[in-house]
Amino acid sequence: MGKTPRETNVTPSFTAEKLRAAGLRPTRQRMELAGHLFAGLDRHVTAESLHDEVVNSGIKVSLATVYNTLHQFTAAGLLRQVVVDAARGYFDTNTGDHQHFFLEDEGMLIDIPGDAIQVAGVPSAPPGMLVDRVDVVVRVRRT
Amino acid sequence: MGKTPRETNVTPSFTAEKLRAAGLRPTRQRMELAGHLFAGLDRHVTAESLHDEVVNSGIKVSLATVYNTLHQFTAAGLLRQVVVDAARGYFDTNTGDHQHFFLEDEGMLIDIPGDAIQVAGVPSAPPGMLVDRVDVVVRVRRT
DNA sequence: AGATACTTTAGAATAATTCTAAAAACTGTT
DNA sequence: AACAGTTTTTAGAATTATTCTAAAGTATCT
Repeated sequence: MGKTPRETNVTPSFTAEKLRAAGLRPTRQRMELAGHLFAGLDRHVTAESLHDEVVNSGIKVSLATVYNTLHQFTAAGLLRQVVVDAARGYFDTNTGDHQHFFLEDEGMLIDIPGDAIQVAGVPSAPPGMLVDRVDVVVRVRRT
Repeated sequence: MGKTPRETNVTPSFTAEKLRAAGLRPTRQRMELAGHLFAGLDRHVTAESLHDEVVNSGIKVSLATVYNTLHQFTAAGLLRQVVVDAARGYFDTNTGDHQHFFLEDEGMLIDIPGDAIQVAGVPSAPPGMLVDRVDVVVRVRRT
């Protein structure tokens, strides 16, 4: 029973280490959530969507814990928050330099690699301010 | 008592015409809100901030009406919605091509002229989708 | 195992926004 | 100016996403 390289970094001990490295105790719920989030390809979740997914997979976790965990993971640099919709908060497992398509009809995000897109001509930040990040959102809709 | 050119387009009749052209009856509250929004330079408001401002200027308008009106103005192309903060919805009187600085500490927006900034390399939209808009948000914070 | 600090959780609390349905205000016509 | 018909406004209830609270549970260290 072979494992693809992708699945390699999803062993419990690896996940536990990842959490410890972030200063978080590897509790059952954090392990489960991390398992869902970091098991394979990069993904975008909302608190609700992740909660549903985890609960449907038979694990008992409260929504409050999902919120807590998403924020803790974000603070630890394991996730990144994406603001595209006034109604919902999205979290992205891809914390590297990249941008997004946002499918407005479905409330879905698709990554755009950071090296594909370039933003030129950004004026210097107002006095006393520094640029934290430049976000590009390409809003698309069904034809 | 001279008027600057800027104030010219703020006469009641002009505003009323603007509303009629948008298919909206020029009611007292819509006139007041439009007066505050389109009186001078471009601006960014939240429902709450505009409501406070109008109420403090002595006019009686409900928050629900401010929400209704902001949405109607947006649907009519008089305003544009800006999504930068998961917590609040912003509306911009500048409906032309431009982008934004977002001062995260103060929840404040500053326009970046559309011809100042260029976005290159946007991949083509996923099949069956078309690009609605490309939003750039330059998030800045106090040094 | 016990002590201690950290976590989880149910449920209450917030906050922004939307909904509802009844009262008020426009508009075009007499 | 009053009328009829439609559109608006509004107070307050309702919704939704998210956060808070305090009590119960769990991880870690000795």
